[in-house]
Amino acid sequence: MSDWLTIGELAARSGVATSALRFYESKGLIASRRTDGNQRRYARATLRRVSVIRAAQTLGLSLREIAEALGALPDGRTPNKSDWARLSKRWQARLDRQIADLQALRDDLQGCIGCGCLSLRACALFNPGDELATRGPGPVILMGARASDR
Amino acid sequence: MSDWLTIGELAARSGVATSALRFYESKGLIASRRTDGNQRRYARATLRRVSVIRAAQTLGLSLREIAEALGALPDGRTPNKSDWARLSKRWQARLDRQIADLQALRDDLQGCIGCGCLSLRACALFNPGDELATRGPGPVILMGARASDR
DNA sequence: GTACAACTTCAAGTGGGCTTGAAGTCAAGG
DNA sequence: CCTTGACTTCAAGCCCACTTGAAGTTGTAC
Repeated sequence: MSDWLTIGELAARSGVATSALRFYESKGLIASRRTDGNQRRYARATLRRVSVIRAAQTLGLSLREIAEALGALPDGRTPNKSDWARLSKRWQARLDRQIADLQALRDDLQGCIGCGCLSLRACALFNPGDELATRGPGPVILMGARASDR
Repeated sequence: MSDWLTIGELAARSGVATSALRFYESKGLIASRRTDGNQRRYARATLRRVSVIRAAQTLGLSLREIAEALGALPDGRTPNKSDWARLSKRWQARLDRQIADLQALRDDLQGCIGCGCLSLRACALFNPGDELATRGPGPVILMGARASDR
């Protein structure tokens, strides 16, 4: 077990399919060396990078956005503390907003049940024009993307 | 302004494109009457239904899941309090779980910065095998769908 | 009664995030 | 050597949630 992982090893250890890893690489999210026989070899740090990608996806970021954010990380050297700190800070703000949005949604929902507002006319949750739950069409990016537009 | 809305009116008042409304109808999420000239007319209650659909989407539910949940609502009569209550209850649990997941993620992230764990080896956020952020591949359904699998 | 916007259906296109398959090459054990 | 499994590229396919476009019809305001 050297410092370099095959794509299969990386897949096994990250829980991400090899096809997805190649896909990520094609999108510039991760990078690899090649052996003489043209096979990919990944640095150990890539394992971390992949985990970051998956974590970011759960935040609702698209691969494009993640690639952009990861662009701030050095390709060559192992990212240092401030590299990660910048990234974390950025995503944490997003997280905070998402949590707040969801809590607002939950409270609205609770209010609806609590007050028994059958008509729901006054309910923020079910009234269009209100900030939440009624942004334009498009694929579901859950909170983040849409909610952040405001 | 009668009790029946044209698709354009419903679109305007729900903030959802007419094409999306027809799409929803094709998927059985909403229903309509037809005029003699074969044009759709929606009951006022449909406006609420559409809002519910959008709200549910922000929870990370797929249209398929939403259709299923809405199936519990009566097609004919206006949904009553207990109809809504059942729905709300179901989704609220999901919301609570999502919020908890996001908070855990946020706390992990904070911990990483706070402790300066450069290697991130002990960090839940960046370690595969941990519950969050590392569920199998597939389109990003954000929290809900994946996180709820556990 | 005519213009014109709003509607109808149906097929095809879009974008994101991959997966699958074909056809072939590489690496390691027996 | 030879087998076997892991790898390579490239193109195509898939699912979701819609959008777009073509060709035609309806409804309303003048």
